[in-house]
Order: sequence, then structure tokens, then C-alpha cells
Amino acid sequence: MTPAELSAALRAVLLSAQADGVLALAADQVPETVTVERPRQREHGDWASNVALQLAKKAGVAPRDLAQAVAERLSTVPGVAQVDVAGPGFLNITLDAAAAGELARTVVEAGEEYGRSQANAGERINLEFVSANPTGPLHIGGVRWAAVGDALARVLEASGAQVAREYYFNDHGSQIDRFARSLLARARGQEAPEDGYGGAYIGEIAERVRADAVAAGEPDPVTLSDAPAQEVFRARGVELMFAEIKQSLHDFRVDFDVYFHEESLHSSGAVEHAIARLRELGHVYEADGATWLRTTEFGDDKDRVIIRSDGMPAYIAGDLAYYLDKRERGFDRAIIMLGADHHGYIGRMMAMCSAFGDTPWVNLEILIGQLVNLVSGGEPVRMSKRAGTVVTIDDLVDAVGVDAARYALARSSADSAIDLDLDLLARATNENPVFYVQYAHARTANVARNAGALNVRREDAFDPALLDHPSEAVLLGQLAELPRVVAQAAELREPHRVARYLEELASAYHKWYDQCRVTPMGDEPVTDTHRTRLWLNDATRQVLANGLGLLGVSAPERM
RNA sequence: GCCCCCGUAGCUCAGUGGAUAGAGCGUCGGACUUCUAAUCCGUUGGUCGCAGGUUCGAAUCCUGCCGGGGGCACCA
Repeated sequence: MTPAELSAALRAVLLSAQADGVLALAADQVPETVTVERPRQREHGDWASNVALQLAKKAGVAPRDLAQAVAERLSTVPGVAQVDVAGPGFLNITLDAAAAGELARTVVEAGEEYGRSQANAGERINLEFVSANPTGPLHIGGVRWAAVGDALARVLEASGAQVAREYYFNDHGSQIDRFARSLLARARGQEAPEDGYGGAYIGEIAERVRADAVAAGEPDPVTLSDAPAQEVFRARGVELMFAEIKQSLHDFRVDFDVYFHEESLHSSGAVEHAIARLRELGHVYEADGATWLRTTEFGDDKDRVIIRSDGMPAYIAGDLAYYLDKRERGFDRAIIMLGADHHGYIGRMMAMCSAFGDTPWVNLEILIGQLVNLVSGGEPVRMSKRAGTVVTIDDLVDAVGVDAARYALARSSADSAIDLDLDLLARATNENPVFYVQYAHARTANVARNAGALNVRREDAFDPALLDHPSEAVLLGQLAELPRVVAQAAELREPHRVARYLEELASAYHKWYDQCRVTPMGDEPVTDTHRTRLWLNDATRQVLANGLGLLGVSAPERM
């Protein structure tokens, strides 16, 4: 019996009590979904519900009395072994071993589908993340969004949504100009400009730009005058830098469906189109020689300039056009993941969303993630491109590998600033929980191999009543949780919940492995207990694989 | 000054109103001739920043304060 089935049974019991007049409530006061949870304490049964506590006041009865009435009816439901009323009015439910064990077959038969739902079916989501400027390699902060964003995309897909991963590629504006000037200066053997970029990669990119130009039969750009030289370094430098970022992300197993060029918004007329639309809606005005969007009408602190007095579009003009473009491409919802240093944009972005006639936090959602701090020798390291203390995505992968890096970055809530210890990363990988989870998966695979070799076959028997060991009740309970965890992770945009869940599941599996053998010892005959346990082993393997897949982490067959 | 996030075990962090607040690492001590010991068992460890409030019940929600981080452009 799955928790969803138990929940439905509990609701049916409430409705029957209501129909019989035992529960003095209107039918619509019985909640649509009755929550059942895994109790913290094992002795509180397999599942618990606080529904009696919640309904008692409305029904005008004592919580324990209501709970008692529900318990009597629920205990007659097939598969329910025992229902106890505890504390102020909790219902503690224990299932028959057979009903609980049935889940092993449910999971095995569902396979990769187990844990997925259709909760968000039909929803088209545009998920924008990373979007780092191509002025240098992707550093640790961007990598966090790559890991979390891609995991979120997978979790949303598992909830039935159609998700497009999008990278907003900023190839326009003053930071790019600084990048181009830095390349040119380096190529000429000069100091980097005051506000420029000075890392070693600048020299490498500059050399490649020159070599490519010469190879193509064009003049070496350093021989050109300033303006055209800078333009060559800008165009080709951005291209090279971006290709490098893309490759690094690909090696990190993060691939975007769309790499959107900011410049295209300006060249295609999308900016004018968006401004015209807002003007039509009456939210645009002229003042002090500039063009403004009246965002204060929608809760922003101040109105925003969209066309500067020098005629150039302000940065937000691109955002306006980009948002409208996403909506016109048919996305119901645009989700943007930004670092904490961007939180000040939320007000104006939501105001902009309203100005277009959309609903903030429905059609547009902005997720703010806190920054990553680097620590070395217990001391915070200030990242500086000039000082060379930048940790790039490639450095991170070289140090710990893709699996450990993705897992470590995705297992914490994005709301928390995390500290990454450089010494720890460089030293070893043994303190990483990812191995605990991966090892559990490798174990399930190994057990399955051994079972096969000893002729323990699933198809020969499945008798769930034999899964009656205490560690099996715990393991089955954990397996039952995946759908709820995935649904919650999707709804809250918190993929780290999947990682935490996997750690608990791995723990339950390791304990079970320690106490219950799947394969016979020595000359022991193969029994139905062995065969049925193989179902449980394989169900666990499936859930671990599904969960690791949601995080973009591999599920190894051997370690 | 205003805005956002955080404050939970020695460290890194879970816990979106429920029962005795958890995990990993760390400490100390046990368990491998039988499915991989990257494991398991035990031990150590807490005024959930502080003070009020809401309620049957608060780490969780509200208010104020303290501490840490990050923001408040006709920059991008």
C-alpha cells in the first residue's frame, strides 16, 4: 500500500463518518488530500496523520475522541494492521507486512517512472540559469547555479512540466567592452586597463584571436588601429570564451536548450517591440530627455529609465524585451535563477511583469540563491580575477569529479550561503555523502549480480508478507517517500530535498543489507524469502538510480 | 537609512505548525573465513542568536533587537 492509497483510504473513512453523522462537518470541510507522514519514532507505526487534530475544532469535538472514531473505522480497511491514537490525537497506523511489502513490486514495475507525476502536466516552463557573462571562465558561483538549476529542471520535468533550459548570453554592453580592451592590451604587451580583466586566460584568448585571424588570411589585429582592433578582439574573444564555457558546462553534464544572445534583442527590434507594447499599455513616459517605465505603479521603489538620455537603451530594456520574448514563445512561466547580489532587481522585474499585464510570481518567478564562500586553512578566500584566486568550474571538476561537485553543490538549500573548503576539495573525496549514496547503489547492483549467479530469481516468487523484518519496514517506508519528495522539491523549487532523501534511503538500505541476506549462505536452499528480498533490493536500486538521475549524478554499478 | 538571505551539535548542513530537534564529518570504543567494511553497531555531543507574541502545540508563523553575508545607478 502506497501512502497515496492510505491517504485516500483515510479520506474515505472521514467521509463515511461524516455521512453517518459521527463527524459533524460539511462534506466540503473534509480536506481533499489527507496528509500521512512517516513518524519520526519507529514505535509510532508506519504512518501517522494529524487530521483529527486539525478537524476536531471545526467539528466541535475533543481531538482524541475524533481520532478514536476514525481509528475504529480505519482499522477495518484491508492492509491496515493496527491504528493507535496517541498523544493529543495523532493517528498512528501500522500496515500488514504484506500490504507494506507490496510496494517493492509497485516500484520495480514502475521502473524509471517511479517518483514521477503529472502534477504540472501541460505547463511550459522556461528556466534560465547560469547566464554568466563571457568575460572569463565560469567560476564557482556560476557552477552552483549550474548544478542546482539543472537538478531543478530535472525535478520539474519529473512533475510533468515541459522545461526549456536557457542561458542568457550577455554579449553586449560595457563589461564586454572592458573584456575586449583587456584582450587588446594584453596582445600589445600592455598593462590591463584599470577596470579590465587580468587573469592568465586573457593572454591565451588574445593569442588565439590573433592566430585565428592570421590563419584566416586576415591581418593580425594588433596591427590595426584601436577601434577596429578592439572589435576583432571583442567579436572573436567573446566567441572563444563562450565556447569554452559551453564546453565546461557540457563536461559538467549541463546542456542548455537555448543560448540566448542579448545582442539579438537589440538587432531584431525586440526591444522596440517591448517598449511599444508598454507604451500602448500606458506605462511609459518621457522625462529629463530619457524614456521611463512607470514601475512605481506596480510596487517598485522608483521608476526606471529604459532609454537613456543619450538614446542608448538601459540594461533593463533588454530584460523587458527578453521577458516578453519568452512569453511570446509560449512559455507559461519564466523562472530566473539569480545570485544574491541581484536581489535588488526583483522589485523592478515584477513591476515589469505586471506592466505587461501578467501576474508576478506566476508568469515570472525569480529565485535568489546565496553566494558560495571559499575557505582555505579556515580563512575566507576573496575571489579575485586579478589575484588569480578564482576557482573555475574546471578546477572544481579536476579536484573532485563531476559527481561529487554536482552533489555537493546541489545538496544544500540555495537559501544558504555555503562554504567550500578548498583544502578539503583538493585533499580527498572521502568525506562526501555522494559516495555513501552511490555505494548503496553499487551494493544493490552487486547483490543483484550475486543473486543471479545463485539462481535467486524475482520471477519465481513474490510474497510480500515475508518482508517482516523491522529494517524492511523502515526501508519500505523510505521507498514510499520518493513521489512525495519529488513533488515537494518541484513545488518549492528545492532540488536539495532529493539529495537529503537519498541519504536517508541509503542509510535504510545499508542497515537492511547488514541484517537481511538476499542470497543463501553456503548450502542453504533458495527460499521465497530470498526471492522476495531480491524484489526489495531491486526496488531500492531503482529508487536510488531515479533519485541520483534527478540530480544529474551517476549511479555506478560497481565502486 | 531601506531591502533580501542566514544564525540549529566541535565543523558542514537538513528539518515550509506536531510527538523525545536530526544526518554526515569529527571524538572514543566495538563488528569482516559467509551478498563489497566506501558498511554496520555503540559513544560523545544542543539555552534551535536574544526577547516578546499568535495556538492545543513554534526551530518553523508575527514583531522587535543582536550578529554574519549580500544589495540599494540614465553600470551591465
